Amino acid sequence: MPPPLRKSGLEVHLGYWLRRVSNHVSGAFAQALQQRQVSVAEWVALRLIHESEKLTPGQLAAAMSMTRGAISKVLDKLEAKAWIARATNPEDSRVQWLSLTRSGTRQIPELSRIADRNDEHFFNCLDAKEQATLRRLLQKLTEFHRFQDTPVD
Amino acid sequence: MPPPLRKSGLEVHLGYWLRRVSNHVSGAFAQALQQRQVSVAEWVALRLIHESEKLTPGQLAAAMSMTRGAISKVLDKLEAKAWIARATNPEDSRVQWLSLTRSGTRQIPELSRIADRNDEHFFNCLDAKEQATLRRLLQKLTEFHRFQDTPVD
DNA sequence: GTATTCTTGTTTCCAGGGAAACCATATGCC
DNA sequence: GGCATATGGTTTCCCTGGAAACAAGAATAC
Repeated sequence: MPPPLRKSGLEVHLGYWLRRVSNHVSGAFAQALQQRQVSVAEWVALRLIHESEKLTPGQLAAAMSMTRGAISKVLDKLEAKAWIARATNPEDSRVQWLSLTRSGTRQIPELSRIADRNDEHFFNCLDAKEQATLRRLLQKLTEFHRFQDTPVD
Repeated sequence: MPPPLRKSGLEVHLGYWLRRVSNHVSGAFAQALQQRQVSVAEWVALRLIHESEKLTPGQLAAAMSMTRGAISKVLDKLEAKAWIARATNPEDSRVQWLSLTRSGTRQIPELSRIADRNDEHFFNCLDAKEQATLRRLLQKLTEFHRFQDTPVD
């Protein structure tokens, strides 16, 4: 019996492929956003604040899988651009409610288009069925491992 | 005609799912490696040096999709641990050939096991067919977009 | 009511990686 | 040969994000 063929080291791991593809896609996205002086984290935060009422920094941190410390800085950036506002909850002065300003809301469509274009650019080489499969598998992994325990709402 | 239903913002993008899953998988891997005081980048570099003869820092940078500057620091770390050696090419004293020391070679099996365990932990919730599909799709994306122009050898 | 503990957001410090300047060496051009 | 240019690796600066200490405000114990 021949010895088992050992596939070239790293490539056996799905995590390796995942990291490579993800880094490229997100890297290109970051670069595309940079032309509007926006980071990926800022975009995601903006989007999530846009989608849910009375979101707090802590919830946002959980939803984005980032630490509260990191979120704090992202929010500083967005506030400096006057795209979001922080309102302290009158019933518990520790917590803040985040909301978009009008100016912040106005950014969404253009940034969305950038995100759409990036996604198309990378995933159009897969046909519709393949895209659906990829989405399903990634969602399955997300659910199984509870990657975001805290739903955004 | 009703307006087209707009799916909830971020989740329409495959890049978003990809980033989320990848960050978790790689994050957990990083944490597992940390128990051996090794970073993901160091592990990948070690593996690639192990697999190919006469690898240079520049080629390694291309293979890892990192800048030469970043690779330089990774190599410093590995050299400090005496896991790799840098030998200057006699025919062109600018370029270096990288190689593992015996000590470096000895690390491979245990680190491989950590990588194997991490991959199993995250992807065993997919059956064999699903894993194969995910791999195929990620490879297809990698090839199509030429994520690594420079083969490691 | 006061003291302890828990929570929420912020701040500080540190590690990792990109951009660009930099240095040394090869290569090309005249 | 001698100078300009290109190439490989390093260094410096900066920015992002995690860890942990921190401050301020609730909540709980007594």
